[in-house]
Order: sequence, then C-alpha cells, then structure tokens
Amino acid sequence: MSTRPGYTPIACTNCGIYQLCHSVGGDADLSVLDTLVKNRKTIKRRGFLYRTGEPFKAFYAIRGGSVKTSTIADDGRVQVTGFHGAGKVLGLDAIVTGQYNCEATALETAGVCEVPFSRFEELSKKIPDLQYKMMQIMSREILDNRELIMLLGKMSAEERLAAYLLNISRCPEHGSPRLEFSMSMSRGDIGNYLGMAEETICRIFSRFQEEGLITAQRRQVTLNDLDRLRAMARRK
Amino acid sequence: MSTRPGYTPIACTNCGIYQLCHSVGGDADLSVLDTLVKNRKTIKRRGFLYRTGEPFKAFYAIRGGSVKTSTIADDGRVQVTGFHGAGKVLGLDAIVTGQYNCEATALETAGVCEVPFSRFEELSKKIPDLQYKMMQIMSREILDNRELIMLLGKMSAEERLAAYLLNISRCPEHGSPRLEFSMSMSRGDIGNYLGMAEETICRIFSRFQEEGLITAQRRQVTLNDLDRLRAMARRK
DNA sequence: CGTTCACTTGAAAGTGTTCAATTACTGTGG
DNA sequence: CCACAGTAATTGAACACTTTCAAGTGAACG
Repeated sequence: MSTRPGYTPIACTNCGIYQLCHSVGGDADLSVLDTLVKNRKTIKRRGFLYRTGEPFKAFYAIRGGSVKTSTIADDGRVQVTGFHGAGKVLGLDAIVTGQYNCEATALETAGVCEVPFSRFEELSKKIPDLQYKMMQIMSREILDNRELIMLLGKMSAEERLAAYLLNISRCPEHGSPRLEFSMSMSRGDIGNYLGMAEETICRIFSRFQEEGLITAQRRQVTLNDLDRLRAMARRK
Repeated sequence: MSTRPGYTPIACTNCGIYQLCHSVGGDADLSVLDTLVKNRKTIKRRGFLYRTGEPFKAFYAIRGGSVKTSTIADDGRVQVTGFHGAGKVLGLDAIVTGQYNCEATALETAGVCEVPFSRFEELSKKIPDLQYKMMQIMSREILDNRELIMLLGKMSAEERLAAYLLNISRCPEHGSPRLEFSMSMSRGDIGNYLGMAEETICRIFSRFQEEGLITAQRRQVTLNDLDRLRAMARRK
C-alpha cells in the first residue's frame, strides 16, 4: 500500500504500527509519532500480552517473535484465532467493549510495543491520517478473519492444512514465500486453529510427506511442491 | 453504548450509521451529519448492494429489510458470512483493498443509505468522534466474526443451530429476544453460513421440534424453550 | 539419565454428508 | 381463482471423513 516516496520503511513493517506511523504524511511530526512506538516490552514464551476480560488500555504492535490469540467460550472451550508475527497489531477488537475479548500468548519470546489507546486518540486528533491508517488495519483484520471463516466453513482437512502452510510460509509479509521455516506453534495449536483434532493434523502432515509435498521434522518444515500445495488449497 | 441523554434515537438504530452520527458530541453540526444519511436506496430481493471486485466507493447502512453477505473462493465455493438487519453497516472490509471483497444480497426488499467514503472522510476530519465511532463499529465487526469462527471451529451441528436461532431471535438488537419471528433466509443459506449441509439443518430443525424446543413452519419459527436452547448452544 | 511433553500411528466409533426421492409451498399466468 | 411450474424443504439410506481412545515413540530438558 502507499509508502510515501523518499521514506525508507523499517524492515518487517508491512502492516504494523510502524507502517501506521510512517505512512502518514511527510508533513506530520515524526518525532511525535515516535512517542507512540517507544513503550517497548518483552514477553517470554507462554507469557500473556493481555488476557480475556482485562480492561482495554492499549493495543500492541509486534516487533519480533510470535504470538497466538485465542478466545475462550463460556464452557471453557478454546479457539485459537490467529498466529501473529512482526508487524501485526493486536487488541483492536477490544475497542468496542472496553476490555480484551481474547487473550494473546507468546509462542516464543516476543518483543512488542505497547501503544496506550489514550495516547493514540490524542495523537490521532492532530493527525487524521493516523486514524485512517488504523481503519485500514482493522479492515485488514476483518478480511483475515473472513479467510479463516471460509477455511473453517467450506474446506476439507487437507485443504485447510495446505492453505495454512502456504499462509505461514509468507509470514514476514512482502516478498516470495519461504520454502523452509520453523514453526513456533504445536500441532495442537494448529489443529485448534483449523478446527480439527491434533491427530488429524499429524496424519495429514504424514500424508503430505508421503506424497512428497513437504518435508517435516517436527516443527521444521520444507515445502517441496508449492504448485501442488496451492492446487490442494483450492479444492480437494 | 452511549447515546447522549436528551437525544432520542431513531428506531432500530442501535449500531448503524445513525448511531454513528447521532452519538457524536452534541456540539457537532447535526445538519451536516444528516447529509451523510440522505443518499437512500431500495434494493429488491436478490438484488445486490455491491459485488465482489467492484471498486469501493461507499459503505452502506441498512435502514430496513435484510441482507446477506457472502464471499466467493477462487474455485467458486461460496461462504455466507452474515445476515444483517436494520442498523448494520456493510462494506467496511473494502477499505484496505479499495474494492469489495464480498457481496451483499438483499434477502427481502431492503432500504439502505449509501455513504460515499469520500464524504465520510471529509466529515471525519471535522468531527474526530466520527472516526472513533467508526472504529467502534469495525471493532464490533471483528468481534462478531470471531463468534462465527468459534461456532465453525468448535461447535457441533446442534450447538451451531441453537446458537444461531438465539442470535437471530435478538436481531433488532436491544431488548429481549423475540420468541416468534419469521426468517428471511433459506435453509440452504443457514446451512452455508453454519458450515453444514442444507439437509443437516432440516434434520436438526425436525429434531428440535420433536423435542419441543421450537416450533417451525418453514421460515416461521417459535422458540419454546429458551433455557434449553441456551444450554444446548453451550455444550453438546 | 530419567521424566515429561510433543508428536505419531492404529483401530473403532461417530457425526455429518451425499445422493436420491418425495412433499409442500409460492408465485405466475391463464 | 385455479392450475402449473419452479423453488424450497424434508426424509431415508449408504457412505465418507474426521474424531476419539489408546498405545507407543522420540526429543527436550532439568
């Protein structure tokens, strides 16, 4: 999307708060914007950025590491709603209700910057582009969720996993998909996310390997046949 | 949510553009805001508000009638992503991409007001509260989508239908659920939305009737046992 | 060096789908 | 106002896919 000419974006900033800040007009006071992204935190594996029910004070932009978000139903069932890496902004769903409606857990040590919502509101009054960017980010989130809905509602187990693998292969956004990478989430997490049993994930991983589509050694994955994976992600 | 004291909201306006406009500060020029909601249209059954791929020019606030939104995968498969009534704002997912990513179809004659995005942007520069409200609306949409994700990812067929019936029973928002109502969507639409076959919907409708939970005559539905339905929507 | 957690695999059991046939509406035109 | 046509809804039976339960393997970590 529109990065102003003459401005060099920071690495891995495609869709995050950095983009949020850095894509606003060159006339904006960037040193002011920087105050938005200064409040940094590090969350260790299994640590929470925020938990369900906590009052909404800030949203979070991921600088590095990886984070999963999950919602908990009244009866205790958990649904993983996403895996997130550098650049992603989390916590936006809390704006309406004033409290976080899901929880965000670090899958591996994650660096985030905490953006107090009050600070954001303050600044966005001065810089209209900022709110516009935020709307874009939220609009993107709606789109992403819809993709998951399609996955869960209409696709078979194989299709889901194929689509999933293709998705995470292009995680750092921009650029071509990585063919080899290490996943930070467990089979159980993947299964939960894709709406199927952990065992089913395992079986399909095995099947994909037998068919030469991928090579998987625990969480280390290599995609051997992108084309066939892509075809598979479309129809059974 | 916060309706200013002393201001009488229009009927059925809980979460729409009316709320958007009318909940901004009393200091705002309401006659200006009114220009946002003047551009009215009527869409007949099976007619489209917008279709996938069309350029994003405006979003739509439903004034009356009912509308379904659906996405289409590359291979042609369709996923119904929601049923919407008075007050709902549609088209927000198009902000990032600049074109509509789903299509909105009238299930029965629907009145909408078309809000040109350019007009909205213009006004929101003058009235910061407007963009804030919009963020709330988008945040709500993210939350709603997440509910569907939970439904599709973690719930059994019976649970889904029970949850669905409870959902649409409180469609006009605010106030207690209607126990008797007429649905504007077909069994096929419901099935598609809930990620199951039309036949499965029928069977469960029948089962619910045998068990005295509901009375259903085609699209005319009466909920006979809210408590049991609620229990059912929670766990199998 | 043992214990724990993550992953894998097999077999049996469900749950929901598909295909097919039938019935019940709705709307239209004679 | 009725007959017809087309669409929507329902139901049965066989089948397919995914889950569940159970057991076993292997890697990681203190």
